[in-house]
Amino acid sequence: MKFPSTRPCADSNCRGQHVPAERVALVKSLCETRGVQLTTLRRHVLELLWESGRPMGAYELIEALKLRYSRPVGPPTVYRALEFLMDQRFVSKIESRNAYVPCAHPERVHDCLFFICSHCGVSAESEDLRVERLLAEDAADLGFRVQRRVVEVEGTCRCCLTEAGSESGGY
Amino acid sequence: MKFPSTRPCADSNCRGQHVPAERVALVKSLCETRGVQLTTLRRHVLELLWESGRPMGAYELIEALKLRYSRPVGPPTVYRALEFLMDQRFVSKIESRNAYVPCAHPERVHDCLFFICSHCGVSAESEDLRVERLLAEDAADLGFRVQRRVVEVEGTCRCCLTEAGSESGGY
DNA sequence: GCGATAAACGCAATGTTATAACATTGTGCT
DNA sequence: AGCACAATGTTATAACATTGCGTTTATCGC
Repeated sequence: MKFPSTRPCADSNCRGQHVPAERVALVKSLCETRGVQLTTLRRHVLELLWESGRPMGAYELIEALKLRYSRPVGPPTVYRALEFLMDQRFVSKIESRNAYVPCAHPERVHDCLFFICSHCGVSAESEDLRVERLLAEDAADLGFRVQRRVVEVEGTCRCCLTEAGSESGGY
Repeated sequence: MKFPSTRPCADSNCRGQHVPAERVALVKSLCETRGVQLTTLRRHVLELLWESGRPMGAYELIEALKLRYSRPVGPPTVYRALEFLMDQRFVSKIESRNAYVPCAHPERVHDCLFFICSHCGVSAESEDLRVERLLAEDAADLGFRVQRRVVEVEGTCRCCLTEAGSESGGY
């Protein structure tokens, strides 16, 4: 398996490429500002998520950590690291896949919108304030107080549509 | 536990109350039209979902079936019934809860939008074509072909906000 | 530096959700 | 009967997640 060094960003305000190391550095500085610890374990988990380029399951992370961390870690350890990263909004969970992805823009607080390719497994993070606004409106009509939004669109990404049954097929 | 005989409908086009038996009858006729079988097991699963009034997990259904079905059923059996009901759009899965709910309007094909109360566990099904349209637009920008949408809003419902720390607290 | 305190981690066990693989039953058709 | 097919039953296990408890490591006030 190949780990691409940059990730496309589908955010409507940022169509650039993110370098994992750079994003991790940003998270590090955010942790300092917030007075929380980005421990070695937590950093490794975040790096793995950035480098893999697609949603990873908790047990997949455990396997990957074996190869790169001082010693094997158990499920609770990884889940605690993920909990921390999610609390800090550095990582999101893709509910429809039981998998985790790094947040492209940890510096901004917003609700993520995911496009997940059922063919290659890659997820693209986006943001659409209009969707957030409509959901807030619908919630208000119901007298409902919103705490968290899960918006996940499953389908086929551009790459897989283009390849459409040709050679390699990606991962 | 009490099984209410009607369920509120949060659908923006239908604020009425649904009677479970009536909804099940509708599903039955749809099955006949479609040439698929609503077997006893499948019907029981659907009825339980309608009667409980909130999302139920697969294993919760297994327990409930013990009390009402001829004999105990195993996980694969229930999952197969759920698969059938989801394929036919009679039931939806709430991904953020690993739970299942009956679709309020099986006669119409649309994407569901769920408001789930983290306090009482009740989920309200809604529908917002504007949200669907925006997501379709965002997908088009990415060259992404949509297959399925998961939109789940977690928070506190009107009832629980009103009760706000008073007596019974519901289920 | 040193002790108190809390945060983070390791570990074993267990709980929860979902599926694979294979056997059986029932029904309609020839 | 013999066959095809859909649905269900059975056993086992995979995949995902948490609890409880004891140990280690950071951080802070002195």
